Amino acid sequence: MAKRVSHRDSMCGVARPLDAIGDWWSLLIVRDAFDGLRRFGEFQKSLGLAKNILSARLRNLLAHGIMETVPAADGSAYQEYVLTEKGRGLFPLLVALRQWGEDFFFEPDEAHVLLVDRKNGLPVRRLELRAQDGRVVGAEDTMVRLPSAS
Amino acid sequence: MAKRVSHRDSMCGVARPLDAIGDWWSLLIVRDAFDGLRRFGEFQKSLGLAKNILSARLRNLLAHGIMETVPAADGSAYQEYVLTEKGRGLFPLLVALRQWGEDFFFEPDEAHVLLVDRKNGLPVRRLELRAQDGRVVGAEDTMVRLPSAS
DNA sequence: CTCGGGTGGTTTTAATTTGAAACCATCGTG
DNA sequence: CACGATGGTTTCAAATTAAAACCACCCGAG
Repeated sequence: MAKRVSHRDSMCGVARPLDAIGDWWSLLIVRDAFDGLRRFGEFQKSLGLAKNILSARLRNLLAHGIMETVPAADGSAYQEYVLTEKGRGLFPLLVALRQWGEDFFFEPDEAHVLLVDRKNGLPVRRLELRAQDGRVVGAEDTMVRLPSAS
Repeated sequence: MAKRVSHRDSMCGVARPLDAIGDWWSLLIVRDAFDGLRRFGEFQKSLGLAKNILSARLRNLLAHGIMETVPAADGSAYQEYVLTEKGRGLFPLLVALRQWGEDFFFEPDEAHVLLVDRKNGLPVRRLELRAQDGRVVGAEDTMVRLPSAS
């Protein structure tokens, strides 16, 4: 972890999160956690990764406060891994990733899982970024501004 | 690349994109591309990564159709790297990553760059996921549904 | 033309990370 | 208490990443 950022000490708002979840597996673990998985063995079976890797990834997610361990759920003395609020904050990112995947990584006729409204089973809308005035804005309509100079 | 997905051949809608951009650097390159960077040297200077790594990442982004090379911009015989439509489709994901980073990786008083509306300089709103009926929905309000069985 | 610096890489080699498998401690049930 | 399941850690080989050296090409000055 903690790949060095060589040319500047303070990482930007995009790079900093990537230090916490910038590897293949972490996001998949988080996604599985959203799907209700909680136990070490469940994650391992679902993702099919080596136990030492899962162990390291969970440790990292814990260290970053994205997941936490809770004592039990079914009374047994084992612990379970659940998302913190910070972890649950990754939901939009996962949706964005999923929608991008659906757009560009599946053939038009290829079946894939859908993210649907629990209430009525209808697919959710597309993620949209809006300006203060409510306009939907794309990359061309935005820019990054440095922190207001002191 | 192409880390093997051991337990199931067909990767899900989240895992498949991660194969293309699931490493630290690729997303940062894409972000820089959104910021207008185009040349090999620009990316290298901005990100401060080894040239062989940048070379490999750009090759990977090209192979996945996320970026493409265009002959020139200022007449010189060099080539430049620009986002394809697929690459531009990553904008919501980058915004989601940035907003999550702002929420949880910065002290409340810590200065950071803002994503603002080009038109009036105001910060953009928060990304929102809406259901068909327009309700803003969170993770608890949604579920994944398997492709409608044949 | 040719010298020299800037650009855009590739090659080489070492260090780090990943992954598979074996090992081990604890839990929980019969 | 025995025994399988759970939840890891350790060990070691393989793959990836990174730093640095090297190299080819473009391009302007002389």
